[in-house]
Amino acid sequence: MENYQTLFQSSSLTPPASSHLSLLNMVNSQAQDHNKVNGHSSLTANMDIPDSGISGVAQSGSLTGAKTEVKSGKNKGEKKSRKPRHAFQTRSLVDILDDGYRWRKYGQKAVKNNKFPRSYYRCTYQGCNVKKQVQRLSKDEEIIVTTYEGMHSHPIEKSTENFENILSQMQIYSSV
DNA sequence: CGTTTTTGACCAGCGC
DNA sequence: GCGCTGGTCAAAAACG
Repeated sequence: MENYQTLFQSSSLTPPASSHLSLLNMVNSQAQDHNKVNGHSSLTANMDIPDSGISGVAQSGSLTGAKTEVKSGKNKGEKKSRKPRHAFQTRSLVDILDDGYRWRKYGQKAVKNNKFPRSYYRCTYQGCNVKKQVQRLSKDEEIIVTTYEGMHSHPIEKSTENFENILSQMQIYSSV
């Protein structure tokens, strides 16, 4: 496969946004406290599954297997167990948005609204079943919608030194 | 050799 | 009841 964040500085694609990396860290630590993340950078936008921006992508209801505790279907507006999903709209030409964790692709499906297929990733850490799906809008191929589900409860595999490097890159892009 | 990617099929839920 | 969309699993191949 390709390299990781190393690509960021290697490739001269001039990605406008790479702060995504830091966002993930915050999410990992604070999970639901995504409010502060918002004020971090204007390049990335986080929200709780809005069905207005995404074309029926992250709707509500049947995303994961939740077959055991399936809702009766009667209550459409209120659900007993809500899935903590965070959709990040990242503006980048490359879909290699590595947050420092190891992801294993377990599926790929094409969406009707978009001509681009959606990729499903899963954290390879034992016990950490964090799921993530990446989708790019056919309207704007530079827009990458990454939806994260669950939270990481384990340290990052990558070294802090590496992360520092990432931060450096982030600052550079943030400056623009 | 181990791990991950890839592609197809299968299953579940919802709509009609 | 059937069909559709969406999601996940599984087996094989590719890659390091």
